[in-house]
Amino acid sequence: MPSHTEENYLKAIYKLSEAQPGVEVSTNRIAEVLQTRPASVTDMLRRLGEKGLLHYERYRGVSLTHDGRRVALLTIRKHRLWEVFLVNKLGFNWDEVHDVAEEMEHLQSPLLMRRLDEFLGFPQLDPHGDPIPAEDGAIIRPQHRLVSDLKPGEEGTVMAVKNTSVPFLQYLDKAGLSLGARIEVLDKVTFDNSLEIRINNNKVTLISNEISCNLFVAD
Amino acid sequence: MPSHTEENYLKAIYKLSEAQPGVEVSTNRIAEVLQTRPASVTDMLRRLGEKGLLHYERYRGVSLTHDGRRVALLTIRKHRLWEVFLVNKLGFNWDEVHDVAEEMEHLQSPLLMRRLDEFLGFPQLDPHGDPIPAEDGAIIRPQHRLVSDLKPGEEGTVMAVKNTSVPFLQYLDKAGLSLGARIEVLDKVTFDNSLEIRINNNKVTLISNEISCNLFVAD
DNA sequence: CAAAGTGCCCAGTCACACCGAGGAAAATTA
DNA sequence: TAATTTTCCTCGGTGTGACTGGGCACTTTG
Repeated sequence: MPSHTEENYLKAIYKLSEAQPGVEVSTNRIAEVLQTRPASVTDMLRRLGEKGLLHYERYRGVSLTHDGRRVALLTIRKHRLWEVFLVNKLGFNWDEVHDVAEEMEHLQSPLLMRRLDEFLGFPQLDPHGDPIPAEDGAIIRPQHRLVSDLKPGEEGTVMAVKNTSVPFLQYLDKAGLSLGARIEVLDKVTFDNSLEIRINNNKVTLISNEISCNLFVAD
Repeated sequence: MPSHTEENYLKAIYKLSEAQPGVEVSTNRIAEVLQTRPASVTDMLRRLGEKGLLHYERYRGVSLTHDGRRVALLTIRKHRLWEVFLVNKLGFNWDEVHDVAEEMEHLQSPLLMRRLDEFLGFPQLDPHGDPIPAEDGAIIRPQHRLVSDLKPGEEGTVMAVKNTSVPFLQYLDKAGLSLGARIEVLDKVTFDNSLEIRINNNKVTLISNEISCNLFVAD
């Protein structure tokens, strides 16, 4: 049984390695996202290495083993299934679920997750548009593009968000940019990379680069 | 925020003090139900005393403070609400839920519990017939009698179980003695206190004292 | 009042997670 | 390639939470 902290480390390492495939994950980077010191990270990496959950060679960065990857994906699976539950069944808003799911993802009952999955109708995506890994760790990599990569004239449907912070999600709600919204890029300001967009063939707004870098669309 | 272990101690102390009202709860008894050593209990009692969760005076036994009682009741509330969820929504059998709920009862989000309560339709009883405390700690003491206290000729409806162990619950399922079953006591064997009963105006069975001491009925 | 039973206290263990400092290794730059 | 910077490992140590055996203090009971 991995501890809560171990699950958090593995999840963070998995996400970092997905963000930059091929590149080994660095100690400092892990410390940064987990809000801790590099010395603590080294400590944990050694322990996770001894447990066979990751390949750890000093100064060489780190990569997950098959087992470590499995634990990380199962943790993500639990997190996202609980998010779906909170939003679809308990009526939470998508900006309220992260912290609660962060706690629920550490529950350790495979049977519970199987029954929950069934109860929710085997959802494929969580409320932020992220794919839910299967029980065996299979995960579908969605075909998304960042809004910041769109050129004027291009359009797409909002499919997912990269950032799940409360202020960001609340901004999207207020701007009418929830999942499913249709976006058309009208113009790009080269100075700060902000975009002028039309939302749902209707309102025209300006969104900053900060926003467009955290929003995914598909055709 | 109380730790998982603290919640477990408080819950155990609450249940012990309910079982024998008026009597102070003893260190040895707590050690027994929590499967630990008296020395560990003393240790924890001192800490819980310092936190103001119980009245702890050496050699004097222990009783919960208002705060301690509140934590205990909230923990029980969480446990029982999750049990209802598992049975009513996820399709668990009543003999499968205890261990899972034991883990879920330590989740710390009042908002979650409020929304769950609403989602479940504000249930008053858990799947074993035990009352669910309100958010403010109010709890209805059910008017039950033990089947072992019934005299020949008396009858009643099965309302709750005292014991929630897997073998006991499975036995009840097999015997047709689930909640709601109608029982009529036909005869009592004075030698071992076993009872001859008729179930749902139908089958006649013999149940041991061990069983009848763990089964509650009401008229 | 003495014996039996109960429970406290002490000192220590163990696991987990964290951390600062200093120096070793690697990467970068000159 | 040498010097500098950056990364990060190692070491020793901290703190917390929970548990424990053994000896002794207290309480209860006969």
